[in-house]
Amino acid sequence: MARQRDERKRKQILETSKTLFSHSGFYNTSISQIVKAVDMPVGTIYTYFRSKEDIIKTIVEEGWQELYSQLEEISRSGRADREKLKVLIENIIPSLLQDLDFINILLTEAVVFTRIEEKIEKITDLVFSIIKNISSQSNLSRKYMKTALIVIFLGILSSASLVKTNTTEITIEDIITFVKEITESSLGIKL
Amino acid sequence: MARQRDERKRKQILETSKTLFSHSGFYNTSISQIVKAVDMPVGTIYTYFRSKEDIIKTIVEEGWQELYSQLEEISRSGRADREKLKVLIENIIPSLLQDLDFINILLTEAVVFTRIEEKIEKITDLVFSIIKNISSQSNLSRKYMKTALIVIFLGILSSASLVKTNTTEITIEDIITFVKEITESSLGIKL
Amino acid sequence: MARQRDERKRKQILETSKTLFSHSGFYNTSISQIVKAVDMPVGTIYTYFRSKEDIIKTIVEEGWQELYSQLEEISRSGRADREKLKVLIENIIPSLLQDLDFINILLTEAVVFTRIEEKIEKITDLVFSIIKNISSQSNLSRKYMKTALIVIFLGILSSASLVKTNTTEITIEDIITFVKEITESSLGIKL
Amino acid sequence: MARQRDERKRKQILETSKTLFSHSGFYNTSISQIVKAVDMPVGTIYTYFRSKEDIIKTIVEEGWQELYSQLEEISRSGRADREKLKVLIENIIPSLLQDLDFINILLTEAVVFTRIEEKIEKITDLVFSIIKNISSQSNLSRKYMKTALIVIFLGILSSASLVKTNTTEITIEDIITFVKEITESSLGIKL
DNA sequence: AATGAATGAGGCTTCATTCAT
DNA sequence: CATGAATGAAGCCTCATTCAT
Repeated sequence: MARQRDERKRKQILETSKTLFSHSGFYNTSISQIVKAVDMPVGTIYTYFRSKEDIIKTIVEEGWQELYSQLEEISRSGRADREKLKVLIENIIPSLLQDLDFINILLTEAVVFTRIEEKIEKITDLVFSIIKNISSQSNLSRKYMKTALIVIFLGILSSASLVKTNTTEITIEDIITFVKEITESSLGIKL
Repeated sequence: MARQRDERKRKQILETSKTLFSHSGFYNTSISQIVKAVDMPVGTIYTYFRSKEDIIKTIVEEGWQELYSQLEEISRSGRADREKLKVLIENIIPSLLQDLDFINILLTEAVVFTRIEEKIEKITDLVFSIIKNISSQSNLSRKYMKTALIVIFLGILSSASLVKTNTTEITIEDIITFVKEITESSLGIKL
Repeated sequence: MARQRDERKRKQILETSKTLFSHSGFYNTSISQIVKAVDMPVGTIYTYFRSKEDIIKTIVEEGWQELYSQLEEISRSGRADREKLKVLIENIIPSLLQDLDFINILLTEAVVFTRIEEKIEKITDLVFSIIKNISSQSNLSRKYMKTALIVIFLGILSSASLVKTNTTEITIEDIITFVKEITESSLGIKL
Repeated sequence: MARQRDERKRKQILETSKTLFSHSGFYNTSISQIVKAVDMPVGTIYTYFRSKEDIIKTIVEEGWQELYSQLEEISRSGRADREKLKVLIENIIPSLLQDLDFINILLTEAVVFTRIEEKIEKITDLVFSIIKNISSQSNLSRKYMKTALIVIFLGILSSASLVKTNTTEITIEDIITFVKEITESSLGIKL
């Protein structure tokens, strides 16, 4: 019936499910496992969410919303583009890369349930609007820049997701450093 | 003599499953769907594969093997590093990006079934060994280059997978162009 | 409150399965047959038992428990040993031989699923502790008596199981008479 | 098609299956396991036996035949009854108890496939015909003696089968000793 | 309202036996 | 004849969701 009674419980279900989905995958995580983990009766879950699918969709949607609203806020702020870019790279992205469970779900499970292409498109457009006037080198075509943005954005997410496994020698910090440097060298600026 | 193992059947199961897995996801594709698609009796599937999981593992493993052996061949060839890089970007990567179903499975479903981190690590090391002596700018640290390789490699794959949906304005060609240019500008060379 | 666990259903599944297992054997009795016989949906079976194997294990375990607790009660009672023996032969064994389905399962199917050796050992020890001080003839060695107990106990069960088929001319009563007489003559007493 | 080509192979299939059936049970032993154990192609098995069931039936039938023919031979021999009994207890039974796999199958798996009741009946009758005139105590009724025979015969088999697990302190020798003594004391003779 | 037993379609896999080669 | 790939009915069990209590 999806009434939002206790917001604390709702968040707990969401957080716990996120961890479980990220670790074992959506289909390998049963409602009964979630129920056990949050220590609530099955019925209660269905008081907050219409279905299991609704849970993962909500995780993705709310996680995405949070990221997007941060971006929008910066974008709409009166700051200089270069300043916006700095915040994006030094604050927003690092904060995003903190939530590896979310990224993991976004990249793997969410594909089936949400139209991430649209989300990526939307976010890329926003960043593009910040970037496009900064470049000192006007020889970069729009197409090239958009491609660069998408490849690098998705690359960052995937790499971060990979880092989680601790198999690679690189770290989240390395990734952020890379983003900063590639941005600076591509745009010919210094942040 | 009894009937011989039919390699054609095996390949057909693999190809058909790849498509289905890529489109609907591993868990949303039932054995009975595969069976219907390949028009074989259920039992036959199980004479070629031990389990449903074995099918997806084989898809990933063999697909990866193909990619990796191409890379190794180039790597081992006596050509100049710059020449190798050219082949990588102009032949191997484009050919890899042709098989979007494979990439899609690799990025989403395979995570649960195979240790892709190791694969990425291995492939990145191989490319790194080609790249490391090319750069005219020795100021690029090893860490930076490895990070760059991982981010961009994964970025390419994810973007290509996204392109499949036809929602974005960019194309596979744009991605390849981007790779070429970023490589050239990063290493300060012209391929 | 949701529905309460229905002990009646549990017992019904157990009883019905016992009959079916005894008649056709464990592997020749399918879950769907049980389901049909108890007229419940499949799922219900699995809310009461973890698996088909769990059902037969429970049948054996609970049946055994019942027998064993009767024995223990007598054993612990303050009565004279000869009195205990009388109860054993005139009440407990006849009551045990009443449940031929249970005996049949115990002797045939249960071997694979439970450690009956341990059960037999345990029960024999208990009976031995009652018997050992009764005998007027101390020339019976401990080893001999234990062997006698095991052979005769298992013999009774197997014979009873055989009687079920109505092929033999002997009956359950004959078996009980035999037990009584052999006991009396072996121990040199009159019950 | 069950042609008996190579008797050696046939025996090998029978022996191997007997071991496997005894250890894991009939239904937990697949034809493919037998095939692996005897290192023959599946088809070959079906050259010697019509079906899996045919294998177990043959094991029981031939094993039983062997036992029965020994008994018949003794029975038909011109020896004195007491002499016959001696051979039965000192030779035939010990030899029977040697083949625990056979006994195990007889008691558990065979129940479903063969009419062991008839076999037990038949064998008991034969032994009874030897015994009936020996007894110095004519107070033993026919019913009593038949019951005793059945209970003790089945008890011996079951106990022997139990001994296989090495959990009990008694041994095959103890069982044989017991049989001898109980026979002697029941019939009031000395073998 | 809160609970968790009940539901049953549908999933994956096995395996004795056949029969094309 | 010898072989072992092919077959497909049937087995066991899961699990998201509902709804009686």
